[in-house]
Amino acid sequence: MAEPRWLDDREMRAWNGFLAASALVNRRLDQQLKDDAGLSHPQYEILVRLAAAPGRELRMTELANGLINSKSGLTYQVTQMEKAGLVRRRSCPSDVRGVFAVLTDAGSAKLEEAAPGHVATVREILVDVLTPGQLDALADGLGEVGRRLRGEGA
Amino acid sequence: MAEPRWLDDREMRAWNGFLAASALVNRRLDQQLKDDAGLSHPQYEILVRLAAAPGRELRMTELANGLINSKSGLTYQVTQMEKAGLVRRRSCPSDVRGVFAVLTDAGSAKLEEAAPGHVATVREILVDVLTPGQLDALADGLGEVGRRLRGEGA
DNA sequence: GGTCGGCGGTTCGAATTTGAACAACTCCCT
DNA sequence: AGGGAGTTGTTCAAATTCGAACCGCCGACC
Repeated sequence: MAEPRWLDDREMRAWNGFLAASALVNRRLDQQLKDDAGLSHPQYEILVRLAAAPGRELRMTELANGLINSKSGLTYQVTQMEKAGLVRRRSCPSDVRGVFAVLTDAGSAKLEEAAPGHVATVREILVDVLTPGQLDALADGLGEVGRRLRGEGA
Repeated sequence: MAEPRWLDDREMRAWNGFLAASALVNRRLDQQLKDDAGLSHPQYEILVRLAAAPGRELRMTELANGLINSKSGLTYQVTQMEKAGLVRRRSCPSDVRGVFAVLTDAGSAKLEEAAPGHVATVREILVDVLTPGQLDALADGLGEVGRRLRGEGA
């Protein structure tokens, strides 16, 4: 692989823009959530997923696959959140190994408390900055990117 | 802030797509660089910036502002890279406080070694997945997002 | 000239992340 | 039944991250 096709100008701008926005948006989001509700971004994501799940509970593996982080990272976060009373662990009846993470009422309340500020921030830093066309391009293009990265492992 | 404007379907797809792609792309990139060249993504970024800088050196602050991470994070990474011989510190003649990070020949060689594989991965997971129109939308839209997040502090 | 505010980098401690190793268990196949 | 491969979630050590506190120094202002 001596000389690959380097990125041309358009590709470079897109790549750099993506990289920078990715880092900056994530940092800002973390900051806002922590200040506003005392949640880390991963924790917020967990709350959202659980709230949307049937029975407000999900298997650990499903949560981990959702996106978040590695399995061990999830174990850590759920432990933290359990200490804070936001979730509860429940072992799976049909599979002794399995563990459900269950959203508690306190967790649900915390989410409702944090959501408005979070959404406002998301609008402010990203959604309201983009044109409808750009939103569609993000959804389609990055959706496909995500799908591929999920699909094939390595 | 009782009821903000929630995200509609289009906005939600764009936001989720961005979030997922952001996490997945970064993870994949880190992995590839580490396996391929023994570099972390932050370290690669530092090499790139230094290589592009006049005299192949930059002030610590300029590097930190570039994007990467917090000031302390940069100190850490530069220390690691100095141990590995990829960069060198040089104190600024006109300002005793100032420190330049200078790219060494070994650092330059390491970058040339890592770049082809990196670019290939960037193409594979993102650039070649998108249409030209989507590339422009990323560049324009996310470019503006980044600019705003840099411009105004909080 | 003296001094006060701010900048540039590092150091510190705490929190978080990751991959690898591990233990327990399910499922399938013979 | 019995064995083996693949899953599930946790534990572990190591690496990395961040923000806050800190030190020394530049520069402007009185």
